[in-house]
Order: sequence, then C-alpha cells, then structure tokens
Amino acid sequence: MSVTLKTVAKKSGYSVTTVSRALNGHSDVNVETRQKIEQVARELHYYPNRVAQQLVTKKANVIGLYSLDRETFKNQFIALMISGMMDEATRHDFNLLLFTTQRLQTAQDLINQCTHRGLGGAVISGLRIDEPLLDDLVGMDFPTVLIDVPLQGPRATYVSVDNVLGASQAIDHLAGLGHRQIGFVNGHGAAWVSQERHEGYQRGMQQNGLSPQPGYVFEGDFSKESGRRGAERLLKSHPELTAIFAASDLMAAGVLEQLQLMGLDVPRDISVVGFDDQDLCTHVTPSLTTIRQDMYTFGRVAAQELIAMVNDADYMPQHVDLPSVLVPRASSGPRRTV
Amino acid sequence: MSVTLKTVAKKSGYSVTTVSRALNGHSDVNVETRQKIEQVARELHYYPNRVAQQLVTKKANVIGLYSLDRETFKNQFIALMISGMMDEATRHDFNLLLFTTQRLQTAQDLINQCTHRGLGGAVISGLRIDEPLLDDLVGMDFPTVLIDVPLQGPRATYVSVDNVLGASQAIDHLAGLGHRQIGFVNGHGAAWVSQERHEGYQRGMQQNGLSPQPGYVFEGDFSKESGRRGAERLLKSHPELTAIFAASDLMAAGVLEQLQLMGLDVPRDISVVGFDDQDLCTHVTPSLTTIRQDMYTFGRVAAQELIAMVNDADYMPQHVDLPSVLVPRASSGPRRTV
DNA sequence: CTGTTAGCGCTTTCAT
DNA sequence: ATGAAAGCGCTAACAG
Repeated sequence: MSVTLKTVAKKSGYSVTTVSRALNGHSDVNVETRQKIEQVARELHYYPNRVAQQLVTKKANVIGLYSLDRETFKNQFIALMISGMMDEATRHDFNLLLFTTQRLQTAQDLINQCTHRGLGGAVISGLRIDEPLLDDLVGMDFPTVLIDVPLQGPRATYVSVDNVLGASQAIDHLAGLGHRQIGFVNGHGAAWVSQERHEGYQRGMQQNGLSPQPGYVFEGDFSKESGRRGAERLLKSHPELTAIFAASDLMAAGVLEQLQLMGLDVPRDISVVGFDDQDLCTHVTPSLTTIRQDMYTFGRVAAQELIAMVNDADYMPQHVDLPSVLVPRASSGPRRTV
Repeated sequence: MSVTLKTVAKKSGYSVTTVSRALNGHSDVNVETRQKIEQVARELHYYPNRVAQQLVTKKANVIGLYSLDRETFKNQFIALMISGMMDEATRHDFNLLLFTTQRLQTAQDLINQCTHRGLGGAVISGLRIDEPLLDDLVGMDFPTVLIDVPLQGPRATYVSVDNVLGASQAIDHLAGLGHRQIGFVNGHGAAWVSQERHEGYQRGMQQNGLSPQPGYVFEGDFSKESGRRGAERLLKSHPELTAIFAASDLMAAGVLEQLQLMGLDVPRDISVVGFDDQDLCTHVTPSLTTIRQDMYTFGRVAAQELIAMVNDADYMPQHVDLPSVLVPRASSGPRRTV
C-alpha cells in the first residue's frame, strides 16, 4: 500500500531504526549508509507519516487558530493574520489548524480539545474581555497567544498595538490640524481595544489641552451602520464638532457616508480619522486617514511566540506591542476657519 | 499524565477494549456498562487522542485548504470561503488544515504530503489553468475539490459559478440600459474564470445584437491598478464607450477611480459593472453594480463535496454551479442620450 | 555505527 | 457481553 519506513528498510537492507535515524539526520549514521537510504527513500517517494510521528514524539507541529468573532472573518483583519501565521508556521515546518468554535467553554476543555488533536498551542482571536475562561488561561500549562486581549503568564502572552498610543496619535493629528471639538465613535465595550482607544482618546485630548466631554463619545459596535448612527447622533447633539475619530475603518466609512448624507464636505467641513488601515481606506471617497496596524505581522508574531513556546518549555513568552502609525490621507484637513 | 483509555479502563474496572467500544457507541456493550464507563470518562475529562485514532483507523477527519494565490488572501474572497469551509467541517466533525505552499509540485507529491499528514482530502484554490499538475489530479485516488478550475473525475470535482452566464448577465444589464459600446476589463489569462468571463462578454454582446470589438477588451490582472490602466487605455482608444464591465470588483473600483480622475461622471457619462460583490461595492462612490457570487457558499459546498468523498469511497462527486446574480447599484444607469 | 525491543493510544479480530 | 493480543508507523533507549 503506502510506503513506510519498513518499505524503505527492506529495500535498502537496513533496519527500520537505522533508516529512521538516517532520514532524521542523526549524527550516528555512516555517511554512505545515509546516502544509500536517502536514495532509496527518494526512489520510493517515501514521506514520513506525521501522524505516527506525532503519536510517539508527542511533539505536535501544529498550531491552532481560534477565531471567535465570526464577524471579523468578513474583513481583511483575520485573512491577513492567517496569512502571517501561515508564513511563520511554514518557516518552522508547522501546520495551521483552524477552529470554528464560536464559544469557548472552560480553559480545561479548550486545552483538552487541543492536545488530543495534537495541537501544540493556540492563537485565540476575538475573545471578549468578560470571558470567564480568560482568567483560567493564565495558569494553564498550554501555550496560548491572544490577539488584542491582555494576558501574561509563563505559557501565555498577547500581541497588540499600543491602542492608547494609537488613539492619541489620531487625536494629536487632528489637534495639530487645529481641531478642538473632536468626537469619538468607539467599538463595543466587550473588546479590550475599545477601552484602550477610549483612554487614548481622553489622554490625547488632555495632552492637547482639550477637554474631552462625555457627550462627544458614542459607543458603536465596529459595524459600518453603527458608524453612521454615531455620526448622526454626535452631530445632532454637538454641531460644534469639526472632527470625528472612529475606532475602526469600517465605522469611519459609516461616519463618512452619514456626513455626506447630511450635506457636509469632508474634510472641508469636518475631518474623519479611522483605525486599522484596511483596504477600504483607499476605496472610499475621500480616502481615509487612519491609524495603521499591520495584521499580517500580528499573525507572524503570534505564530512566532507560540511556536517558540511549543518548541521550548522554558521559553519565556514576550508581549509584543506592534507599532501603530498614522497614515494621513484625504479625509482629514485643517479646521474650517469659521 | 494525560488521561487515556487505559485510565478510564482502570478506574471503571473494564478492559480497554470494552471502554473503547462503549465510548464509540458500539451495540455490543451492556447498557449499564456503557453508562458506567461514560460516567467515569466524564469525571476524568477524558478526550480520545485523535492522533492515535487516526493512526489506526487511517480515517482522517481533516480536510485541507491549499490557497495558492497569496494575493487573494488579501480580499474577502478567501476569508469567506474559509468561513464556509469551517462551518461545514464543524458540522461533520472535521478539522480544517491550512497550507501555504505557494507552488504545488507534482500531483503525487501533493497527495503524499496530504495523506502522510492525515488529510482525507483537499480543496485547492488559486490554481492556474496552465499548471501541469492539473491533468494528473484527475486520475489520482485522492479526493480534491478545485475552486474555479474545471476538473471532473471519480475523486475530483470543482465548484464555481457559471462565469459565462455571469458575464453575460452583466452585459444584458448594460444593454438593457441602452448601452451599445461596452468595454471589458478582464483578469489575467492564467485564471480559468477570465476565459469564461471573456466568452460571456462576447456572447452577451452578440445576444444583444452588439458586435464585440477586440479593441474593447483589456487584459488586466485582477488588481485595482490594472483596472485604472484598463479604463485609461480603453477610453483613450475608444472614447465612444459608454459602459465598462470589469471581471472583478477590485478592478471595477480602479476603473471608477480612473474615470473620475478623467472628469467623467458615473453613471451619467459612463456606467460600470463589477464581478464578485465584495464589501467594497458599498464603500465606493457611486456604489458598484456587480455580479454576485457567494464565496461563503463556495466554501460550504466545496467542503461538503470533499467530506462526502472522504467518507464514502463510492461517492460520485458533483460539480456545483452556484448562482450568479446581478446586484444593481448606483454605478450603472441609462445610456447618456447624446 | 547498527539492530533489537518496547511502546505512544487507539481500534480490531478473535476467543471466551 | 467482555477481554487478550496484535498492530497502525514511528522513535527512543539500550545493547552490541
């Protein structure tokens, strides 16, 4: 049937053990022997059975990705992250398994599910801040990397940008253009990044000598529709606003749409800044100024940390704050001089 | 260490064999015995070791996705497809493994790589029409489902929309609006869909009594930039055009941008229709009329066919033509009456 | 340097 | 209805 170590052993005249060692590059094999064996293996199109390998070594060259928030699957966010993870996994000869579980039960169940499938560790994205499982995860002896949720432990870490900084960069940019009344359309509170960006908004305002009024803040849910509602609501109650910062590009696109519907010109009448730097920034009119976070690198770094943990039980995982950078485009401009 | 069948056997007082059968729902186990065993298993938080299971049964409840064209990873296309595959896989208790291999060697190597990793079958997306491996794939005894590449065999099939029809729908729509000079910005020729959509364009023109001039066709590469170039080139040589059909939304977005740059009003001066119905259709201004294909369903159907093949060696895979539907939006309108 | 032996965790004849 | 034994394909001591 399929060609196994035994087949190669028989054909080459060596024992299974020797063949195994030869093929795995152990040093205690005669050079000629190795060459002969490799030759035979090639002729036979031998591929090691990873399943059997895994069973005995208990080394799982597989990492998993739990993408909990199905909605994010619709945007580039997750696709780029997967792409980054795949690249990094390939580099280390790891495979990437995708999980669809919408809701994670207990940490222990998660870990069982993983280990018994031969997973060495998992990246978890889209976890809500109020998830009880979160606390349990720290103590467990199973490598995890969270995306955009703060968690640090001997076998757990997270990757994100400094969202406080990112948001304040947006405010700095707007303040630098002369804006003083700046509204904020935030994502929903169950996301850690929302809390952080909110703080960044406040801090940014204060740093620029502006007073962040509570009424300037609208809590959306990262959807485009909520961006529209946010813009409408904010401007209705605070017509003095000359700029709006949205916590995601998609919401910013909604803001843009609503403003134009209301007959306002962006950026002449009012400026808009988003967050993420997805492709849609260049599709909308005017093109969207935003705070860029590189999701591809998120994926790479997450996979990198995870694989390091899987490969070395003593590896101390590092939290990585990726850079957030302002990308100025056409949607932000100097404050309208009344 | 971890809890295995043996652990459950010991604790329950039965043999490993019986425990295995009980847990796998075999009928030759006393009801009480089963209940006791299940009870113990639950207490112990027992999870079967899938790796060991796989090794012995050789049944791999894992399907793979080869996404060959890294570029498509950046758009929703692949993300939605993965989402659909994940849902379908979960329904059947299958897992989804992602492969990053950019280039596939021979069909045999592909199959070896898969089977030795415990893959039951694979979905392949982004395969070029000139790939030599394509022909070999038909004869192999390894379940494959291709995306947008025609291939039919006892263990292989493909899913796509009827691209000829889809493209002709676009032309019908434009012709119905009175357009007679319709340009076509196509994707690169290495994609099967390009050939099909080109034919659909031609057929659509003929069906509407219009003569498709070769000069009305521009070959792009699915990128936004190529859409811009296409629009520029076509209009420079054929200013009589009153409509442009692009073989992807992204290219259509480029077309839109270029037209506006040239001072043309869409749809008053010229109409634009895209293909895919990605989110960007509603982000651009004016919103983009397009031919919708549901990538989520692509994924579901692909996984479904694949899993059917994996589970049943006699299953005759079906080619599935998903519907393509015209989604009218603001970028297409009646022909300008000169 | 090479081979023998054991065993990873599970399923599956084959007895009982 | 239950258990003993063999083996999936591989690696890892341990001898020699």
